[in-house]
Order: sequence, then structure tokens, then C-alpha cells
Amino acid sequence: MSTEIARTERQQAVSDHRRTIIFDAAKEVFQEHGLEGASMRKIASRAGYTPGAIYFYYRSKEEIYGALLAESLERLNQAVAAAGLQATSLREKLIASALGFFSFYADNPRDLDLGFYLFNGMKPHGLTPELNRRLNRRLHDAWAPTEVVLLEIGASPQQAGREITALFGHCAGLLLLQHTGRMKVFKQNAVDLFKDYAEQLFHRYGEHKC
Amino acid sequence: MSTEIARTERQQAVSDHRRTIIFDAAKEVFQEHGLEGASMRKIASRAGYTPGAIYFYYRSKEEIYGALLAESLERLNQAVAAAGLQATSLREKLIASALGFFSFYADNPRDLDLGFYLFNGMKPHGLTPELNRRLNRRLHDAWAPTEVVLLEIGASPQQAGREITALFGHCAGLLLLQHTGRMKVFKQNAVDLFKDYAEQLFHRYGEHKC
Amino acid sequence: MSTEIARTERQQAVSDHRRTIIFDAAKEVFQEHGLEGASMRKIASRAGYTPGAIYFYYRSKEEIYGALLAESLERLNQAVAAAGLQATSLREKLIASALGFFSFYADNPRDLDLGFYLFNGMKPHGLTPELNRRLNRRLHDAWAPTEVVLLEIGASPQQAGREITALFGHCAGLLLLQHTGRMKVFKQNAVDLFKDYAEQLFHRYGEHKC
Amino acid sequence: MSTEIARTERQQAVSDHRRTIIFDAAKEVFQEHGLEGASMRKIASRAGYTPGAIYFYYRSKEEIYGALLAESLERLNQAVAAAGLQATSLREKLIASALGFFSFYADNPRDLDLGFYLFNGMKPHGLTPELNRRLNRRLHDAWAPTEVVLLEIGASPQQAGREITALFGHCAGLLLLQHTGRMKVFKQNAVDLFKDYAEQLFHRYGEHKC
DNA sequence: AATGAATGAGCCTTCATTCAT
DNA sequence: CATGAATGAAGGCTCATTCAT
Repeated sequence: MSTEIARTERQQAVSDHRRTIIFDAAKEVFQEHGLEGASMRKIASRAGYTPGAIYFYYRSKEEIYGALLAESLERLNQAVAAAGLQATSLREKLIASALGFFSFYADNPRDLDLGFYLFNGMKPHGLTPELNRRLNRRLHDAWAPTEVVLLEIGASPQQAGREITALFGHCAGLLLLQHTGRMKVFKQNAVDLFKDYAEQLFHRYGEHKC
Repeated sequence: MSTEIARTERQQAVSDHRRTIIFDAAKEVFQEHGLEGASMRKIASRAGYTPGAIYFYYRSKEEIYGALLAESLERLNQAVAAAGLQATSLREKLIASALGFFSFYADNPRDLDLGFYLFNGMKPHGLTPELNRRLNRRLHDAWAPTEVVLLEIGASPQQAGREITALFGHCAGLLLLQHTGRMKVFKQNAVDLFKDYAEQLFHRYGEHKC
Repeated sequence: MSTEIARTERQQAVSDHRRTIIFDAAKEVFQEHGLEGASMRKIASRAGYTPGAIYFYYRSKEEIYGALLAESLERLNQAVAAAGLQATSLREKLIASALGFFSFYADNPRDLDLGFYLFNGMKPHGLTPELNRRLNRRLHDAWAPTEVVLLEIGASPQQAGREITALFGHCAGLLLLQHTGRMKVFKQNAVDLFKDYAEQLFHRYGEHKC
Repeated sequence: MSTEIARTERQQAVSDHRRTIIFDAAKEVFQEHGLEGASMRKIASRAGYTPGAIYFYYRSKEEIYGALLAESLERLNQAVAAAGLQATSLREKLIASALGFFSFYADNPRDLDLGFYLFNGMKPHGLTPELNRRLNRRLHDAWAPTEVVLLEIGASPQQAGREITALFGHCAGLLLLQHTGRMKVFKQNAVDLFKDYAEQLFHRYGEHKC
């Protein structure tokens, strides 16, 4: 009996592994060609498969994108969590966790493409409402460490929610400007600007105001 | 000889006119179908031409996008200029001109797509370095009215440049979040957040600090 | 030895049962999606199997169609037999049994598709000559009740065979016209026309001729 | 000026010729592989074209089928008209024109497939309602010569319409039985049966009844 | 200047079937 | 007996672009 279970487990493991192979292939192809240039054919061929075989593991192209995005968001959350670890003061914590978010996308521009893919309109049929909710939740989660600090330095829940959104916006905007080469045009540095914003944010709550 | 020149001029005028016809067609098609859905066929057909004819006026699809973007930026500059007209105080001027930028893209999401098209990778040969420079200059110009106010309320040129970039980033980020539906997820309002940011910006320079 | 035989029998019974399960699934899928829309995947999935499993019970998709057609012909024969039961006079019997045939297909258009599938070319290897013979026999059987009445009202065997074939042809043609929407175009009613034909047929044999 | 017109005409002629080439290729492919087996790729390749080129001449596969069917119906009408030419008596005329219809399809079974393609459901999008009407009209037209005779031998318009429909049904049914090999099974001859039916039809109107 | 014609590569997806395990 | 995996061919169609005329 244990043998049978073991076999089942091994089969499952093998299956998962192959799904991973396709996933990795998709990731690579996407890294190289971008979302528009990543075709099922290319993904299949990169994974060593026939086009049709892909559909055994993923129902559609959109489902692959969903998986890619989900994994990207997990990495994001890890990066954010790791960023805040060594900070000691609340000020450092706030800046570090926010910078964790910023840096993740600054260092991985393709993840930025992925995260804002809806920008060009992912078909609703590809991204189920449930998955969509889950992805949005994980994106939100990535700001949780920052939000916690905001509350700790005296922001009300309403204020915190507002500030986090503004912070996210600021972050996204600077990333976008950098990603599209506008930062050079404006002769500024995205990271510095973002740090400034975070610093100001801290001071708005973290110290006595006049 | 003057006859020849005259003929040349007339021909040039005719040619320009026809280029405009195609341009207008492209604009309409793009408004209706978006960037992905706008094909050379549709544009040609809308302009009353066959697909091949387009290539006498535009070298490629990318070049059309470049022209579209250029025109979009002109409209942007007009919108920003108009926005600041009725403001009397410096505070009102700052907020109005910044809000002019924001609202232009909030109200015309297709122009936002266009502006961020590079995001998904316009082919390099479509946007010549020279055109690219020109477009970036016009984008920069749209922030000039706001920058002027910043200088008037006491910001140094360096500070003004920095703040404008940060403001642009904030603006772009909020627009992006709104455009991709994230604003609803975070239960916030983009315009309000942007106004807040502009207000804070004014207060950082516009009043005595403690 | 008897043990072995018993086991074999039981195995056979189990096998038959599972074949039935697949058959029923095929029938359902075919009813819902039609011949074109019925794929092996759908059939397998409906039966609770993987596609490969089907091939232990049916050699090919065509073989399933053969089985489907066979069962359809059984239902046809039952319908025809039932139709003639309450008729008392020979005239009523003739009309009722012929109408039984007609109505079966008029009421079950999917069976008509099945019966005329060869029309679009069933692969030869799907329908073995032996099965083909059997199916044709059952089709012929469905006209037997009608043929009996013809003989009873005085038709010679040769005449009866001829008339039955003509009747079958008339029936098939009217069904076809109805099924393809031609009846509306010609502004006629298929059932009425068929009844007329049957009535005329009766009168050709059932009464004194001048 | 006449030169320009001539050039336009020649171009049109050339274009028509190429459309014809594709049409002929489609006809051939369809003859060889049937409707299901005739793919755009095969048609294109047979015509010496790339798949995409076809769409310059026909909007879709369904449009090609429409053209094929239209042409088939024209040939049908010609065949029917030709069939009645040498007949002298009304009886001969009736039988000849009806037999013209029958024989056309008996001799060209692929045209039968085409004519009853709706049997398997041509997508409504492929066959515009207007074309559908036209095709049905042409099909109806093919029975006009027969209908005329019916009226001449004393049938009322209502009777004629009814009889024509029944005749069409009889014809279609016998063709179907023959096409699917049932005629052999029933050991009868389709043409003879059809002639019998036509003869009876004539006698029902063409002579005094007792 | 413009057309009409054509290319060729590409798109995502579905299918019946096979076969090692 | 059944699975899970994979094949390979095919499906209709769209696209930006080119080029002879």
C-alpha cells in the first residue's frame, strides 16, 4: 500500500516537475521576448515539447500568464519581507520595506511588465475572478509591512490606507518613468526620489508637527 | 524655375494633406480599437486607401504611433496651459497646472496607452533618436507651468527639477493604478490623492517651515 | 477450471458494463454537441475515464458511432412496432407504421444525423462489412410492419419491396428537406405530405381500381 | 481615356481570372476530399497560393462554400432546362424535367453533399441571409419547369406547390438512399422508382380519373 | 502616388490516437 | 485495465510589409 502511495506521490512529483519545466520555459521566453512576443510555440519549443503538449499542463496562454504573475508576486513578497529584517528603528523599517518593493521592480523590469499587464487588457476569461482576487491580495500583502510601521508611528487606519496607496502610486510612477527612460531625460535618480518620499512620509507621522 | 518650385510646393501641400488624412484615420482607429486592435489594414481602409499606400506617408506602423504620440503631447500641453489660466493665487496655479496634466490622462486613457506604449516595447527603428528627443522635450514642457510656480514660491532650480520629476512620477503612478483597476482594490480615489500631493508640495515651499 | 470460467464471465460482465458506461457517455455527449462537436476527450471525460481508456472498449471513434447507430436503429424498430399497435383497420395500420418511422426521425433529429452520417463519409474501417450488413438489416426491419400490410392488401412481394423502398425514399427526402429548413422555403408541411403519400399508397392497392 | 478604361477592365478581368483559379482549386479539392476534408491550406496550395492570399478573394471558408453552392445550383438549373428541351408531349416534359433534376445529383454526388451541407449546419455567419435567400430561390427555380407542366395539365397553384415539394422530397430521398448505398440493400433501382413516381404524378392530373 | 496582389510567418488551440508504465 | 503523457498534424485566420505595375 505504501508502495502505491509512493508511486502516486512520485508520479505527482514528476508531473509537477514537468509543469515546472514548462513554467520555467515560459519565464525564459517571456524574459527574452516580452509578453507580446511570448508565443505558445516558443514556450513549448523551449520546454522541449510540442505545442499541443502545453495544454496538458496549462489550459491556455492566459493561465500561464496568471501563473507567471502569481510567482512574481510571491518573489515580491519575499523581497519585501527580507528587506525589512535588518532594520532596527521604525524609520529604517519604513524606508527599508518600501524600498524593498521599489527595488524588486527596479531590478526586475520584466516583473513590472507582468504586474501591469492588465494595462493592455488581459482577457477576463483568462484570469478567473478568484485568481484575480488572489493576485490583488498578494500585491496588497507586499505593502503590509510598510503599513504596519505607519500604524506604529501613529497613523490611523484610514490614514495608513491612504498613505500606502499614495506610496504605491509614487513607487509605480517612478518605476514607470525609469523603465521608459524618462528618468534620464529629467536628469534625476529614481531611487533617491523614492527615498525622499519615504522619508517625508515618515516625518509626517513620526515626529511632532509644528 | 519659379513655376517648378511652385509646383513642388503645391505637391508638398497635397502630400501633407494626405498624410493628415491618414493620420486622422489612424487616430480614429486607435481610439476605437486600442493599440493592439489598430491594424494597418483598418487604418488604410478608414483613410480610403489600400494598405500599401500608407507606406508612402509613414515608413512603418511604429512611425504612425510616433506621430500619434507627438500629437497627443501637443494636446497635453494645451490642456495643461488652459488649466492654469483662471488660477489667481500661486497655490491655485500650482495645483491647477499639475491637475491639468493629471486630468488630461485620466480623461483620455487612450493617450495614456500611447504615452506608455514604450512600456511594452516600441521597436527602436520606429522612434528615431531625434523624434524621441523631441517627444521627451514636449513631455517635459507640459510640466513647465508647474515648474514656474515652484520657482516663484521659492524653490531653487535644482529643487524644482527634483520636485517636478517626483510630481510626474506620482501622477503617472496614480494614473497607472487607476487605469489598471488597482484604485478600486485599494479603495482610494486617485484625484484626491493627487490633490493631496500637490497641496503638500505647495506647503513645503509656499509657507514658512518650523 | 469452472472457477476460471466463472472469473472470466464475471470479468466479461464487468467489461460489458464499463463499455456500456462509455456508450452512454457517448450518447449524451453526442446528443448535446452533435456529431462534429463530440470528441473522444469529451466522451471519455463524461464517462469518468481518460481518453486512452476508451480505446480498450472501442477501437476508434468510428466504432463508437457504429454502436450509437446500432442502438438508434433498435429504438427505431421499437418506435415503429409501438406505432402500429392500436391500429385496427389495414389502412390505419399502414399509415401508422409508416408514420412511426417518419415521426421517430422527425422527433429525434440527432438520430437522423447519425443515420445519415455515412452521407458525409464514415471511414470504411469504422464500419465493418459485417456490422454494416447488420445495421442495414435492422433498418430494413423497421419497414417490415409496413411491408406486411402491403402484402395483406394485395401487393405482390416484388411490388411490396418496390413500394417500401419508394416509401422509405419519400420519408427520407421529406425528413431531409425539413431538417435543412427547405420545408419552410417551400411553404409546405412535411407530415401532411407524408400522410398523403401513405394514403395514396394504400389506395393503389387497398381498393378496386378502375 | 479609352486606354484607362481598358486597363481597368483588363485588371478586373485578371482579378476575376485569379478568383476563378481559386474557385476551381476549391472545387477540385472539394471533389477529392469532401467538404470536411477541404481546408483553406489545401485550396490555397492547389491554386498555387499562400493560405493568406485566399482571403484576398474570399472572405472566409464559408464564402467559398457559398460560391461553390451557387455555381452548383446554376449548373443544376441548366441541366434541368436542357433536359426538357426535346420533350414533345406534356407527359414527356414532366418526366424529363423532373428526371433532369434527379440525374444531375445522381451523376454529381458531390453536388448533393454541397446542396445539403446545411444538413451539418453551415455557420450563419458564413452564409448571409441574402445569399441564403438567393440560393434557395435558385433551388426552387430548378423545379419551375416541372411546375409549369403541372399547371398545364390542370393542377391548381396550391396543388402544384404541394406536388412539387413532394416530388422534391421523393427525389432527394431516393438520391440519399442511393448515395448511402441503401438502394443496393433494398435491391431496387433509384431511377426506375423515380420515373414511376413521376409517371404516377402525371396520371393523377393528366388523365380523367374514375 | 497608389493599387492590387502576394508573401510568409505567425497566432492559439483542438483533435484522434499511441504507448510506456 | 487504465493512466498520464505526448505526438504531430491540422484547423481558420491575421498581420505588417513589399513590390510590380
